[in-house]
Amino acid sequence: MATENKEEETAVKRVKTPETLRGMKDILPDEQIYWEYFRRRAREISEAYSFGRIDMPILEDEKLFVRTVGKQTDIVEKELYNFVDKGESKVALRPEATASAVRAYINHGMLNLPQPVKLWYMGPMFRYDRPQSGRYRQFHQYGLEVIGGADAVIDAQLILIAIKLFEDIGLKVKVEINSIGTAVTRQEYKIELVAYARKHRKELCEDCTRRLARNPLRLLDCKATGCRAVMKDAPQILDWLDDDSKQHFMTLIEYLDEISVPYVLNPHLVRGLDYYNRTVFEVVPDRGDDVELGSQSALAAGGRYDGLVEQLGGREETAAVGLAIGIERAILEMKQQGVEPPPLPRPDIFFAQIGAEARRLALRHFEEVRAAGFNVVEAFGKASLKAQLEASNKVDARFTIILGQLEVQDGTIIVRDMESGAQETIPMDQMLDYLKKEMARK
RNA sequence: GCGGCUAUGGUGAAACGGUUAUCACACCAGUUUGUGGUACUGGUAUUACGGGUUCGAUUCCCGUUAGUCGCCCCA
Repeated sequence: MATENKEEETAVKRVKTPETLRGMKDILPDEQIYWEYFRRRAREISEAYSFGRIDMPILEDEKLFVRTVGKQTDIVEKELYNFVDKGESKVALRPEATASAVRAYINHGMLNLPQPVKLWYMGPMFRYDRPQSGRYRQFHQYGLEVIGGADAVIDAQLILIAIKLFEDIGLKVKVEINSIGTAVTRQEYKIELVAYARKHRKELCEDCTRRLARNPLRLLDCKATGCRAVMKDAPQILDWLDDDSKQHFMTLIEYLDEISVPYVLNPHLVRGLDYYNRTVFEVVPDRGDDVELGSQSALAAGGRYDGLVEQLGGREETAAVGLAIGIERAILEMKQQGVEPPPLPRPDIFFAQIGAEARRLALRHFEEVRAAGFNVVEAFGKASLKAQLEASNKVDARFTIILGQLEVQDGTIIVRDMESGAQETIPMDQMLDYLKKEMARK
């Protein structure tokens, strides 16, 4: 019978194990210590600043993103993870969460809550682009949104929170800020910028020639030396701001100075989503001034989106500002900068058993030990004591409880000190007292 | 979407047209059936997938897929 099965197995075509989809990743237990560290710190700081947690659906109506992020943007045009569902609806996996948060704000009448409404979220986002370092098709963002407040003090505090969180997880970062004004002034500026760049067309790189028509603001942060030289004397967006935006930006800077946030003014900083206005900012790693950072270097980004609520059908003139942190990138940078997340606590006790009877009892007594507050582990699936002591040693337990046939008969257990190797037989009913005493002694 | 590099057990590597694909670590089982951190024994791979060249391919060629790096773009 057994040989028959074996033959059958080899004869049948070998099952091919499915792989994860492109750009998708399993986050394994070893990796989770970084994730847990980030999650914990993020949750703590969110609560400390009175943000309320919100979880939005991962799947939304495609329109939500097309209308807010912008039809022309790459995020929508080529990276949207969209499909038609069984009910013939055009849906999309969310590429970011701000649009969903604003939708939720409107849907649930949050305008009736004390303003501004402060929300935080954490979860997977999806962009269908080509994976590379620090970029996946499914990635995770932690984000904050403050909806219903226009004052620059909110922008300042949000930037402060971002910096604090990065500090909390041990990262050295710097913040770059800029203001991109309103849609109207930005349009005027674009025209001016394109006019200027046209005059220097021959000096621009190939990409920038293309950008000229498609996405002229991107000319500003091109890394090609020729373009850089041209852009040095280009008109600056700050000079095109309307008076209110200018005032807002200056106030923001005053606040940042007040709380000693070390920011860098970057007049070339722009954002890739249409809904942004006024304040925009980016958090990048600080690895010393002369280190050239790669293009996937932004750990977090954010800005004001004063028109978005109205655009999605909410009340007029509901100002808002938000930020998002790329968790994979933050973790990547933690490794880069050598940040060690706190290790898992060392187990106090390993519970070993020998024999069927002992195993039954062990299963029950394990619960007693655990309920008493000890960090206790087991390997009930293993039979030999040797294998269990090996396992105990591997997890670095301080004591091993040994329960065998003999002990079951006598109503005792053995407690072995894993460092000295000394062991003592004690009555079962004194187990917890003995363990407490021993643990306290160490 | 475009270009470079890569693809051998769970992990990291070796072999390189030619007999049972080598090693280390990890994992599992065991070394007279109840004692770990050491030693020993054994087990664990149709060399990513598909095609081609060849008497013969893990090794050469092409394609696909995936990873990786850069570009575009973005967190």
